[in-house]
Amino acid sequence: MRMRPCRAGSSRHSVRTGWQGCRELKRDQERGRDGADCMHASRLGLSLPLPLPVLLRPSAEAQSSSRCRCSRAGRFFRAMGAASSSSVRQERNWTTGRRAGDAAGQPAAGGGGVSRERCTSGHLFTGARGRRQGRPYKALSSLLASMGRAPCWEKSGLKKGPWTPEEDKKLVAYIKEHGQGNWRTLPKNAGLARCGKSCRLRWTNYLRPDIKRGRFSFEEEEAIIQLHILLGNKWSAIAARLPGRTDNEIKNYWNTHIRKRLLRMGIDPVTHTPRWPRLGLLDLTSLLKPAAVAAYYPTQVDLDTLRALEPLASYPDLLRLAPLLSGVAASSPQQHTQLLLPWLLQAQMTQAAATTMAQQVTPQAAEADQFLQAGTAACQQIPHLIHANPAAAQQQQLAQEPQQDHMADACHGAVQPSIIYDNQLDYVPALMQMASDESNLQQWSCTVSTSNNNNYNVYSGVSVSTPSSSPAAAGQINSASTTTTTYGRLNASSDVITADDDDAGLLSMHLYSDLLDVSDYM
DNA sequence: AAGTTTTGCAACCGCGGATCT
DNA sequence: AAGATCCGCGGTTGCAAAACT
Repeated sequence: MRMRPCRAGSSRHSVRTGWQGCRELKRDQERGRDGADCMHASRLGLSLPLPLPVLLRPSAEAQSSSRCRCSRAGRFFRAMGAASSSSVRQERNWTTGRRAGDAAGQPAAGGGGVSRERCTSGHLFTGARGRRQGRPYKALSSLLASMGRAPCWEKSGLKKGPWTPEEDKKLVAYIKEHGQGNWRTLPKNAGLARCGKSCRLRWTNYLRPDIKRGRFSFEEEEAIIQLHILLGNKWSAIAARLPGRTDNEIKNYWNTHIRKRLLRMGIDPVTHTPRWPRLGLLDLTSLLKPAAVAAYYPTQVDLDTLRALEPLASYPDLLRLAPLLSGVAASSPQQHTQLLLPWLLQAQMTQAAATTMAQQVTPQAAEADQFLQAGTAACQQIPHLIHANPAAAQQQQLAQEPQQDHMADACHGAVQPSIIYDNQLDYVPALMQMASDESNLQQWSCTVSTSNNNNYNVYSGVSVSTPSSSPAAAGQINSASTTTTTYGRLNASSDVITADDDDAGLLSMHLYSDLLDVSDYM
């Protein structure tokens, strides 16, 4: 079914007008681009049941995009809030390259934007290779025409859009016989009514015989994340290290799967560092109005996790160990436990928020007070959750180590949640002991491994090690033997975590400075 | 059942380095 | 030396299936 623009008067659309967070969208509305922006509105998540400004802060990268900020922000937002249900359901027929249900004989949907094939001498207009972004298409076209040379996209007979099987056959047959050669002359020689660029893209991204089709394996996914840490958005460089995968495929997979997952885990996919403050705001909302945002925390397991961790909210020492706990959480095999730290921080933030709200006269005051009391009561029960003997905890951890050799299996949910919860809590006293030992300046590491031989885990990017411990010991704690490239230092005597990476060291500061600063979102 | 929204991705855009003329 | 062209890259977006209401 083709997506239709939503009507301006629809109930969902009316939600959009109530949202104040996207000035770009509002501006475009005023310009009369309403119909075209309905899709943008949906991508902004404006039909979501919680049009709260605090939920809708466009990402920095979205703001930086001059072409379609709304679109990017919308996709970003969706990634923050909603699970990719269809990504699981949507299977692809990799033999034909079509998605299930595609019209018979037609290639998968594609298209791209408005027909604006680049004029190869485009830098004539703004000097050598100047940016022409945003230049009106018509002006460019007429200018080119007046210069006596039409851009290739205006040449008669040149086709754009999805490739047909016949075109594919022609292209493959030609390249098999003659090789790639000059892409500019290839389509003419091959009898294709396409520009060379289009042929090159089709061949490179789809028709090349060495392209591997099918879902990305767990190992590939891990490799992509590792390589992204090292290389950033250098998709071609990443693709060069993943045989059979194209840069375009990796890029798409990153944007549609991995990126979303990292965001849900509270990890910035650009910097690979925690993004706690924003997550905290989201979670705070979920606590105050749990029914309304149930969609964001879809499983009962997650809610149970939250309940289990609420009592930790009044233990600031635990929060100071956040980077360490993060590593511990990341070592657990199931995704929801990778959210341990956000939950923990959320509990802390929620309590702080409740305190703040209780001091104000707001509609939520009673609600906040109620939660505060509940949290306080729960905190009184915390001692039984924490082992008194760190050694015992470590022994238990060692006993459980074999489980942690199965990262791939675990990723598919093979481990019982109860085990995971126990693990997380068992780590706490050992970590506190480490922090309280004034004789040590413990090192913790943000882990980036480039070796495929390592059983690494990058989601939290943190592992734990002590000066006396072997790498294997660190692996026991974190379930992953790791190599270390970035170091921070935990200074227990001063009760402050300092880190070479500011993200870790400033964590607690961010927690409180950003927690209730809603103005930034308006 | 029909309309709307979400989602994945193939294909497009346009920049800029490399090479050619 | 300078302009034209080729090519590869990262970013963007329209299409259509699937999901949702």
